[in-house]
Amino acid sequence: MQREEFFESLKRKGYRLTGRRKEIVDFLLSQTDRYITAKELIEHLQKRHPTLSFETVYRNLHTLRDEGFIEESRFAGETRFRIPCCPTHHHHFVCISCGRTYVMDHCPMPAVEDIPEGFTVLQHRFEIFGICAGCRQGREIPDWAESRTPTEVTSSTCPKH
Amino acid sequence: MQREEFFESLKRKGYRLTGRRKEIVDFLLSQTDRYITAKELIEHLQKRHPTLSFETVYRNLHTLRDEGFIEESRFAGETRFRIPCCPTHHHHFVCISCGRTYVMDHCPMPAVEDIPEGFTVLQHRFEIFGICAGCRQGREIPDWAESRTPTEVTSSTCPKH
DNA sequence: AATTTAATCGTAATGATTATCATTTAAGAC
DNA sequence: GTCTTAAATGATAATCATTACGATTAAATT
Ligand SMILES: [Mn+2]
Ligand SMILES: [Mn+2]
Ligand SMILES: [Zn+2]
Ligand SMILES: [Zn+2]
Repeated sequence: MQREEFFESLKRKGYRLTGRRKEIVDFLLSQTDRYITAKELIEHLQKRHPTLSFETVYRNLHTLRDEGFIEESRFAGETRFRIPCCPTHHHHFVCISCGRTYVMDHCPMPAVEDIPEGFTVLQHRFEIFGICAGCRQGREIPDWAESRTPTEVTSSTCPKH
Repeated sequence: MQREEFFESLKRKGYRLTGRRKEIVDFLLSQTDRYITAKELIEHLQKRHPTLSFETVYRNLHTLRDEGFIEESRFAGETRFRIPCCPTHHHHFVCISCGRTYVMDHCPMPAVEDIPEGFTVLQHRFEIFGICAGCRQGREIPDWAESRTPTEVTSSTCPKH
């Protein structure tokens, strides 16, 4: 979604186009290929506008999220946000070092068959975490990634419940 | 994994079998069909042992997680833990109301083909969130679930990046 | 039983997020 | 362009989950 239609859409929903809001959206729009933290956003904008408050950033992020403009993901111990690179439903490869995302050509939902009796599906989450080519050189894999990597086992003997 | 082999395994890794540790593991083993929060765990155990500290619970949860005994997931604004219902790699349907999980007979990884050049895969996350049959009667769907449900779109026009 | 040191407790600190409320300002009416 | 009003903001404090610290307790080993 481009800048102008983004603002139009916000206005149609009754939100005001404030200076802060536009700055926040502009920065998000300049970073649609990666997840950023609220802290990153604040630190970036405070360079130009030292009085920008945390509260304003959080309020705007949540407004945008609740209106469906923002995706949220949590990894490496922090909640991260981004405006989707495109409105189409899709999933990502996520670099846990830089937060950069790569669009994936696969959604697992059509292949899922064993939905439990009476279970109402609301949403799903599919992300593949790793280290991107750029981050391979130089940076180390963070500790948390090693320890939380699930052990991959192939045989299946679980009594469903 | 049963209680005794669990304790054996901890001992082999050099951990002591303290009273607190056993109580924590026992409660987790009694709840392998759902995710619980640290708070739930503490509140349950403090009924019998009022001096149990947060620090002990968090330390134990992280020890268990780092040794690969515990799964972690975050939804509805809280981090949750559980001992896997079975050692086999698998994914879940998760009820966002009660935290109860249902084993899924599908892992999307084999179908993923477009891993970006140079990207090292470390882990993946696939969860289907919803409301279980039991929770359908009586409870409401939490606000956050409505607002964060991604819009499902079927056509694909995203310029990969 | 004595020794060793991991584990625990109580408490304080941290870090992210949320709440309050006085003040500012965008948007629409005149 | 000025006026009106309610949304948005900023400064500050509060809350919540999680982590850190140092003194004490208690598993495990001898
Ligand atoms: Mn999907
Ligand atoms: Mn899998
Ligand atoms: Zn990267
Ligand atoms: Zn449920």
